[in-house]
Amino acid sequence: MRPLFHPAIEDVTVEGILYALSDPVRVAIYAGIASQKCTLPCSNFLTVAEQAIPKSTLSQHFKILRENGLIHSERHGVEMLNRTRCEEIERRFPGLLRAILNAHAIQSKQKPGKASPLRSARRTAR
Amino acid sequence: MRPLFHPAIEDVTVEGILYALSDPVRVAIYAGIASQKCTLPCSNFLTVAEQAIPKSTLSQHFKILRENGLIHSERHGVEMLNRTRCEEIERRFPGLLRAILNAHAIQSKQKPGKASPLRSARRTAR
DNA sequence: TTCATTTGTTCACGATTCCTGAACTATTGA
DNA sequence: TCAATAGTTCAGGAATCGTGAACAAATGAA
Repeated sequence: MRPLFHPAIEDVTVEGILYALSDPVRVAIYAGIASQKCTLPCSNFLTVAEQAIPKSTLSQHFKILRENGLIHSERHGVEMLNRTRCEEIERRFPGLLRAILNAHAIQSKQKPGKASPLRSARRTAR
Repeated sequence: MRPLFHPAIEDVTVEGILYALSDPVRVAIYAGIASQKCTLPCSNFLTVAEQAIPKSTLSQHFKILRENGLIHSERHGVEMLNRTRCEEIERRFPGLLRAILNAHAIQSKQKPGKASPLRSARRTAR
């Protein structure tokens, strides 16, 4: 198992942050971690919005969040503990994460709680 | 040529906005339009960051910006005039676009002006 | 120690999406 | 009517995504 890669904060890009958070599963994961004061293991997100996520898929999502600088992951015993890098990102891009999470909160408040079908934004609606 | 689709503002999603702006070419286009008071034709962006963009590719980029609610396009004679929908989006997701454009300004200020190679965030660096 | 369990990663491959040259549409002006 | 201009649409190869299967690492029990 190769060591986990965490980019230096000055190598974190806006495109990377937006890309990582443009997926409904990943933004749910990120929001979940951000809302906690403590760290969370990956296994905490085996179901997201009432939908099961295969663990290999989950692992890839965490990798994308990690390699785009949004979270820090550290092995602790048998599990991986994840925390956000929000303070660093806030210093680099003030207000960015807050605006994104706030927009998400607005959107999920508007939608009927029935949980959106986790459709990727890449697939055009219509 | 089928009529252009513009989503209603209440159908615009955060995921869609983040996805559309997670591409370096698209965010450059959007920032270009947003920085002008007037509308701009697509052909204004046949080169972005000193790099030529094929016009079919450019057309797809505009389509993604349009169908995710970021811009409004209207035919005017032989060309397509584009303007941002920033006021509507600001009402729906306050502060979001400002934070993103601000973060981009910070990033491009930090980087040597040599122009980043327009690498998509999807491709892992390293 | 050895073995089973748990948690997550890596690999491989089919499905999806992206990029772009070629062909096409629509408008304008000569 | 014809040429030129500005974009769109289509098709196919390239790249990326999603996921089952196999693997790796740590723990605890026997």
